[in-house]
Amino acid sequence: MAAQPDSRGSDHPPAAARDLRWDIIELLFFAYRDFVGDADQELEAFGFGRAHHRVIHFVTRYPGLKVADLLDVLRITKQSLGRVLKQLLDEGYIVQKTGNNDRRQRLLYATLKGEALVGKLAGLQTDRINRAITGIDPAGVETVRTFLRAMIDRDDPDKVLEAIFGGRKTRE
Amino acid sequence: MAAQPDSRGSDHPPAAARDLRWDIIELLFFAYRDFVGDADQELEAFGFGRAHHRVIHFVTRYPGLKVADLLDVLRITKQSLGRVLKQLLDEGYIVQKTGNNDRRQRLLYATLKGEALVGKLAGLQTDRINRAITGIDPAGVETVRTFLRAMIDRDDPDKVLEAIFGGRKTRE
DNA sequence: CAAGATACGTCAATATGGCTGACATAAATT
DNA sequence: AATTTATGTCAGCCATATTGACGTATCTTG
Repeated sequence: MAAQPDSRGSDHPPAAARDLRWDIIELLFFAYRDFVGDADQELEAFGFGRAHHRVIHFVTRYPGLKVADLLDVLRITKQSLGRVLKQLLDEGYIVQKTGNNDRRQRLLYATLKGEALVGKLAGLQTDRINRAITGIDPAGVETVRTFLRAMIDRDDPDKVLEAIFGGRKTRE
Repeated sequence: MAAQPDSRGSDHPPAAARDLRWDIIELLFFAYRDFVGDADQELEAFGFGRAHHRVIHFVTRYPGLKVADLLDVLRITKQSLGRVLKQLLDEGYIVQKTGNNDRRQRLLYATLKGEALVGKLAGLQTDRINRAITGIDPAGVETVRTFLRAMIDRDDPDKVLEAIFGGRKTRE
């Protein structure tokens, strides 16, 4: 009675019969679903959503990020960012400073209040990660990092990705 | 000039100073961003969004899934599912069959058309996964699976998760 | 059998977080 | 001086999620 994968497989072969990585596809779905879910309850208490989390997270982690950089990282439009960013500014989680070299730029910095929120949320996610790597040796954890890094598009890296990958561009 | 992680770390220590797994947190964000992005362009050609993808994917993979099961897996309300499911039914990607034991149930099955779409999308994601595990030996790939499985909540597994984890419940 | 619970569908209203397009301002560049 | 760039903002639209209420068919139970 319980639904099983591929129970009709023989009479309805999939269009392209090459080996598909169903297991990893679904593990990624569930792992990410629960991973981001950790923060949701906490965010709700602050009246924020996942969009706020993404913004305040990257601003905290990469102080002095420009608005344009943030747009690259989050892959959203400035209009979408605008509403969320304005709330975080108004409520004192983020401050703007005019760029020294280029006074058009608004460099973004998290306040202590912002850092505290990000730290709390990162703590929840870190707990999950630590639970997950229990029993995996350091080499195995490095394999997981290698896998995740290799899952990321490198053809047009933004500023944050350059930092993560060591500041070297893929093509050049 | 480039923003660097923790450049203000010394004068503003985070609230909880325990080791946070910033690297894995961000790798998961970028990896999932690009992973789900693979399907977006293809979906647009069909006039569908990510919500449609999730539904047709799990219906294809677990034929005979009940509506209630799908709600558990996707963690959305029946009202949200309703519109998306109706479109997939109307356009012939999914069919419903009345349950044999319980005639209130509407068991969901993908049509050939639905399977073809899911196969195409899974192919794109499989390509990315195959690229990512190039150079990782079979033991390493199994480590990646182990990690992803351990990232998933097991306290209240739905039907699909039970299938993925071998049909055994955590508590009982 | 009657009553209640369950599975599903649907209507209505609302919120979040994306989008496009247009336009404004200040500051840098040419 | 003219143009480009970085940012902000107004207005409206779309996709996807929510809660609450209600209807109907069907199964379960007293």
